Amino acid sequence: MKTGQLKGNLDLVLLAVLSGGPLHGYAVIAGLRDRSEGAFDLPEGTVYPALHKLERDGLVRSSWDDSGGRRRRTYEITPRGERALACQREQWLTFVHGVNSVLAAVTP
Amino acid sequence: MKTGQLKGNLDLVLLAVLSGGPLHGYAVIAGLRDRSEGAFDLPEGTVYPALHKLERDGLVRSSWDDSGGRRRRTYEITPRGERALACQREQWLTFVHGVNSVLAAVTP
DNA sequence: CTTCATACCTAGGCAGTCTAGGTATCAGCT
DNA sequence: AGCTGATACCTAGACTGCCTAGGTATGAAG
Repeated sequence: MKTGQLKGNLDLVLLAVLSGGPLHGYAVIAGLRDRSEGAFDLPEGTVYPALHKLERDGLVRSSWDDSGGRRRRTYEITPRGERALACQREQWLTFVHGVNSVLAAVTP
Repeated sequence: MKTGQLKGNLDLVLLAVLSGGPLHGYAVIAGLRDRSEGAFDLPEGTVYPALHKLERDGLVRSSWDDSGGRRRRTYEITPRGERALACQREQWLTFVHGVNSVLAAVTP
């Protein structure tokens, strides 16, 4: 890295985006770009495998929608995913606090 | 991760600790543990190679101190390191802002 | 004189992300 | 009708950053 843009917080932001309601994969990427004000523009090769892993872990579930010719896979956060999100959010806040504490002594 | 505790911000926190004044390697680890309020307790196998890389990149310089029988290597941040610190600090703040924006919509 | 803390080091492994390639549909342009 | 770009999905393998696990050696404390 630059451990990639997300530095180990990919699951957190994906779950956060999905907590706003079900989205298909491509829309997750767009949603993340919008909600981060352009800061996070992730390649598909990052997001799709991550979503698959979240599904394997039971944090999201997906369903295929083939109506309209173009196939889409819609992802939805599970109750387990909601709990994981809350937990990872706490860890994120702790982490930020830790780094900021270290940075606090740096000449402002 | 948990790609380790530092999620790609190891250089940043090391430079931050060293910006407070020269320290030898082991003291860097202790300083980081203290200043992060215990949040970051890094193994030596993480810190030493990272310090070596920072030196290769010219962001810190080191000097050996063999007085007293026990050899110590003291690290000091360079002007280039100070600039890198300022830059990485900005990037850190941007990153935090990005994640927080994404998290903002999550049920508080 | 053994044990623990200090103090340094490296090789190799593991995990998370990205690169680079692939398929297919649909809208707009010429 | 054919081309181009956006949409929409996918995977294998590379890259990179941190950690594990091992090593050496000194000094202080019991």
